[in-house]
Amino acid sequence: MLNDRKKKILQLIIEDYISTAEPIGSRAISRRHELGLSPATIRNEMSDLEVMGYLEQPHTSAGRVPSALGYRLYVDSLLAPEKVTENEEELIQNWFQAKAGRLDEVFRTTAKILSNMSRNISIVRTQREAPCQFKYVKFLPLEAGRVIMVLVTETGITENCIINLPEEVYIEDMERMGERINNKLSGQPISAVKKETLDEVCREIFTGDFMTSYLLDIIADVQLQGRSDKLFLGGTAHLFSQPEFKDVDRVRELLSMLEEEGLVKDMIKVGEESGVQITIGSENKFSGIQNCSMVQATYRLNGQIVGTFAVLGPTRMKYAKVISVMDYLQQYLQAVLAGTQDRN
Amino acid sequence: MLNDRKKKILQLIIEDYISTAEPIGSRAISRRHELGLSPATIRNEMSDLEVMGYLEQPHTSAGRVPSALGYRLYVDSLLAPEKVTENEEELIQNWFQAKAGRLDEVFRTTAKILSNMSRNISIVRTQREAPCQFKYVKFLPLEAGRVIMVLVTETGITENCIINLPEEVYIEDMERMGERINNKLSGQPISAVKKETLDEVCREIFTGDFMTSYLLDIIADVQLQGRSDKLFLGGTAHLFSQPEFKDVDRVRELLSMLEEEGLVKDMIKVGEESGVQITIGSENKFSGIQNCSMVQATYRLNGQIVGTFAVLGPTRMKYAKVISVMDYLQQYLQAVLAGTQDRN
DNA sequence: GGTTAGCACTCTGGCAACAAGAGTGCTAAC
DNA sequence: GTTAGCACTCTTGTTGCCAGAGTGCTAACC
Repeated sequence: MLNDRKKKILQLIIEDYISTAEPIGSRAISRRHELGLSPATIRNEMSDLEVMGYLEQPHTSAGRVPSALGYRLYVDSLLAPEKVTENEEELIQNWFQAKAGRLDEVFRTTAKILSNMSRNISIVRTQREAPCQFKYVKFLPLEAGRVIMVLVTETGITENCIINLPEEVYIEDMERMGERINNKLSGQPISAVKKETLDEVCREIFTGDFMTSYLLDIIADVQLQGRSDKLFLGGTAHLFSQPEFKDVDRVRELLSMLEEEGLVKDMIKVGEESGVQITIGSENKFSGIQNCSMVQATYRLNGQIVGTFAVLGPTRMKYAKVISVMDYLQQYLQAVLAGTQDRN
Repeated sequence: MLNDRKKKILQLIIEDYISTAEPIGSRAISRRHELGLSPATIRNEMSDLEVMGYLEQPHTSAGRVPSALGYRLYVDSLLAPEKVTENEEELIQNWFQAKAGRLDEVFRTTAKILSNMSRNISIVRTQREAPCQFKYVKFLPLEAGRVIMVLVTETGITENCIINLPEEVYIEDMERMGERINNKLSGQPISAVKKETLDEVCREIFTGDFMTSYLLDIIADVQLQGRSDKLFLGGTAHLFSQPEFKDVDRVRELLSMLEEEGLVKDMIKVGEESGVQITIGSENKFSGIQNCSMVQATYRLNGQIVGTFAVLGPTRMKYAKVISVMDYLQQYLQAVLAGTQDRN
């Protein structure tokens, strides 16, 4: 469909445009690159490329800029793969070094690295949906009138809270009740635990049901812990270095969009496929970012989805660079997370 | 020092400037307000106020704008106190309604409310520095080869982790060791727990010291939990509606500053005094925000510092409004937090 | 037939000149 | 002490103009 020369010219235009942010003219191409072609020839080819939809002209007698279709072709088949340099690898490792341990910090750092290296906005969404089963509750002494209740699931998620005991209730009573609860619920999916069941068990031992609200709270916590869905943003300040955002209104629009967690989460959908996925300009479903591109990858550990991270920026984006960083991070996170997955 | 008429004029200028963002001229004042004074008279007074340092002139033949000193006088003695309307109260309560429970969510919501109502950037910093003492560790069964270690402090902070047991080590061994550790450490400040002590105890029972790294990790977690220090930001998008930030570079400068958690935390220092504190323009120590004002209040619960929240915006800020919202939030949070303080 | 030089045409961006508007400061009169 | 009048200053928006860059087309060239 496109002969090699057209492809080459398209590639050069896109790459030049990515680095200069100015419409590219035929003369600039012939001057900057040793193609052995005169501006006139290149002009003809560019004209063809425009008709085919790969290029666009902001106005007559300006150079041309890539269209979404042009970028698409570029990322799909023209782009020269890059690799992160050793320097950058070292940098990344240093960044993580201090942060290993706390999962939250790891993701926060990931967002930071991603935005710093891509000079764009980064979004990291962590997701886990671990169906979990009740294993047991246990009561630990704290002081007179107060005990700690610990709930453990089959998978080892642990959550606790402090319970203020009513008069005349002692830890021994609680232990007795714990046993009853455990008998009744052990092995059940935690989402199936009902208030009524708990009330019932509770009343068998105490007059009243003061326990159940504590238990329900803690169960909610467990579910929350199992179903983490957080968002980390980074690099919003990079927007301003991009000429496409010299218009304040566009920055505002984008930033207020990014403040809506729900919206952002919708944008960062879990990809079915593995590997890096790219959405360019109007390919985006969300109106606020139709002149942006998004590069995203979903990250899995042992087959389970852990999260998705993305770089969001103008369509004029250093795709090769971003992809290389994403790839590297994906590998690197594999190692980092494998080491910390037991903890939360 | 300032007669009543000067004060009145200064107040009107400041209030007009706050709402219009344009330098205020003598004619505008005499036209908009029924002072019974001609522009010329007002002009003379304004000239005086400028000499005294309360007003500034962007250039000859523009109107005048308040100086930092002018704002200072205004907030200290001219400002007419506002109260949040019932409508707003209801709004705030609705916002919190859904969020009660999780402390993090409460603060996140606080930031959101603060920025939405003040139409400025809000910063919420939570701080707690609870010195805590070791109480005991306890081991709970999970599955063959894995147990849960729970650490409890005197104040009831609880933290846990999963331990992968080496071959030939069983939960009974761990319980034995727990006892030894508890004997040795119970009542000690958690910060005084040393690696050497743990290694020693561990070696008395096991060959090797596989336990200590787990324990140290968990102790670090406890300390982290006791010394929470988080930051919630909101409303950065509001910047763009402010004419003083129509210059992209200033927005960039401010936003990249806000991305530095450390810096922001330095800015949001815990106030000694209670009540709302205001820092205006050049009174700020940080160079990036010297044309901004910050209104902040430190929030305490039972005498203990819980956090500080702040509104950051251009010196031309609706101080009365911001102060009223802060005051109300402070009261309201008292109630919300008192209800959730047991949990984390 | 593909490639290239030449040329007329078009559009943007920057610059200078200009007028309108707003505000001040000063003086003199009330 | 207050006010009207007036000259002066500074900003802002508009207009017109020119240079620069790029295109499209035609005709010549290999």
